[in-house]
Amino acid sequence: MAGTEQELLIRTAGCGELTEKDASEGREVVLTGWVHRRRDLGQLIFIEMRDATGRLQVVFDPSLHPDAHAAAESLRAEYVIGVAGTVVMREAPNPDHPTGMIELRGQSVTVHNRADNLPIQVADQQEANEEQRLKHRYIDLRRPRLQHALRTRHRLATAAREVLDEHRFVEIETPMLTRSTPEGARDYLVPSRVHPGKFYALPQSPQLFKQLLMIAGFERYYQFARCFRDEDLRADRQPEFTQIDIEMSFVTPQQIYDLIEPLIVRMFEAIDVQIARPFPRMAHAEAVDRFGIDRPDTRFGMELRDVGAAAESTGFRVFDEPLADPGGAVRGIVVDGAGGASRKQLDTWNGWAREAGARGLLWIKSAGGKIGSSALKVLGEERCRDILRALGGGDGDAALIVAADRSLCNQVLGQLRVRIARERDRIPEGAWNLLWVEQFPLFEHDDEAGRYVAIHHPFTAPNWDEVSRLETSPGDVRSQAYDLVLNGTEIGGGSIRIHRRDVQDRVFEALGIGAEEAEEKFGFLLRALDSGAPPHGGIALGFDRICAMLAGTDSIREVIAFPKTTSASCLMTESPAEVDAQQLTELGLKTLESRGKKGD
RNA sequence: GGAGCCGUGGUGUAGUUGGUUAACACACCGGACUGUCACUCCGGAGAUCGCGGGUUCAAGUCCCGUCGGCUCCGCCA
Repeated sequence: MAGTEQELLIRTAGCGELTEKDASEGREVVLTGWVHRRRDLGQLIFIEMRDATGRLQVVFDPSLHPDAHAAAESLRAEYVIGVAGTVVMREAPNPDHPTGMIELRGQSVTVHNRADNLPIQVADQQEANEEQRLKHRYIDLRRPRLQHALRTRHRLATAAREVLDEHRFVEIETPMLTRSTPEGARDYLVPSRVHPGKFYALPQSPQLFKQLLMIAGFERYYQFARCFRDEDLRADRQPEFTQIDIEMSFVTPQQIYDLIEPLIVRMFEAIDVQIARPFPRMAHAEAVDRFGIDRPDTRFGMELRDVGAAAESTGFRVFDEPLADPGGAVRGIVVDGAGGASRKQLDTWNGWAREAGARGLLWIKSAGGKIGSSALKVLGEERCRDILRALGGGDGDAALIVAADRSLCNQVLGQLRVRIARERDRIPEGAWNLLWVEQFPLFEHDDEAGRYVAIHHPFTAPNWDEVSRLETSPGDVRSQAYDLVLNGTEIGGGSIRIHRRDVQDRVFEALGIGAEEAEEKFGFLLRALDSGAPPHGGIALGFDRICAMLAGTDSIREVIAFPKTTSASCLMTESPAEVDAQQLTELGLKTLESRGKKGD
């Protein structure tokens, strides 16, 4: 039996791999791993040992192996050890544990390394706060939950690669050091030493490169692409994130769906969930009208409706003003079963509506035939009853109404709908609603900038039969873009791209990007379009978000090994950090004194 | 850029209307224990309450500022 430190380094089995068969054979093994827990009974010492394959109980019995038992007395949580021994059936089995029927009878043990009293307790179900977890990420990652999350991520990546490979896609890497592009998010910049005063930008996505790969004739490309955006962060946004970036030549949106749907289905299979195909589709306009948002959560009802005739000629200014405005509306949702909602409850909802941008929320409730409303005096009982009915509600229900610009109504009610559904537990467990949203407008008007901006990006193709309207009514042109939505979260988006120079020129023109600027910023793309560019299109899937959802967590930080905080810092490496003056000089850079230092 | 919540031994929390020895659990140290499995039992050490300022006879507790974490709005083609 092995006994030296060197011998106890060479493992012959994994903790989670051993079975009752090994026990019945009395197999002798060497295990390496961490002390997960210890239970010292004085004579008998039990150690739960953990490695990447799982956990196994090791027992040290002084009457059998006194030296090993003596050595085991010094073991503490998270010590790294090697143990040699015999796999045996337990005297007192524990069916709650995967390896609970067997144990290792420790014959010799060595400590490969000790561990301090750690800031995060691996074996404890009690969670450290996120600041501690991020600072000591290498310990946090030992915890079963994060081990599981990252292993799930790997399985999903593998599933996607398999499907793409089966469809003859080629994985091609594109540059991380590229040039800054106008439009879109803020870039992360990298100064050039060789070209003082000039900067690379880290890619917000490999958009242009993948189009160029189509022009280069690869026809089917994919990449697990790291993307960088210097914008404010959220639970589902990190400054660097991963997209499954896909592009195909000679395709219609239908062909993209026909590829992506099986890919998504296969990813779900990796977590043992069956998903039905084809995924439903919805026009952007319908999504906004029914759900108030372009990424509707279709797992529950409470859809938005216009109050319609019931709101007309009431003499109520709150209604009359929006209705007199061509862009205004009076819209509402019905919370069924909320007819008896308390004043406090309604105030809470009103507060949410205000947070979402509304000036106020009007409510009508009906319980036992008795009407209550924040506008009862102005509207009267009959009118209130009409409005409730117009929104699809009846006795026992409550209607929540917003009168404002149509887009603000949608925004407020769309947010309210989701928040109330969560509050009232209206979202079914275990439902996975996938949905294609299509027929987006090509542009939307940016009132601040006083011009049109691309809703998707400037390379998105308009519907080919609407190209003629690019100059006359750009706001009405629809694009060949599509988003993939899962339970109200956008998990992917793409489009058919513009492959003809003349169309691209006209889109740039509509966006207020002049020929000169287009040439300077995108000259390489324009020339490429003139070199025999095939019709092409693709999609980018938000891999972190997909992983988070399928791993059952709300935050993508849980599926990223080393994530950053909401202020884009890494608490472990303490980046970003200041650099030597010499480095700056070499790069031709100088920092502004006035910006002040943080962290003092 | 804005709003909200949070910051107390190594870790997670408690700490009523400001009142004198800052409590509990886990981890840690010592002791007891031969079948535990979140082992149990006994004992011990360990925090001046993120930082700075203010109010007060008195501040973990109230006020202001600041730093950090989280959530949301704006932003993110």
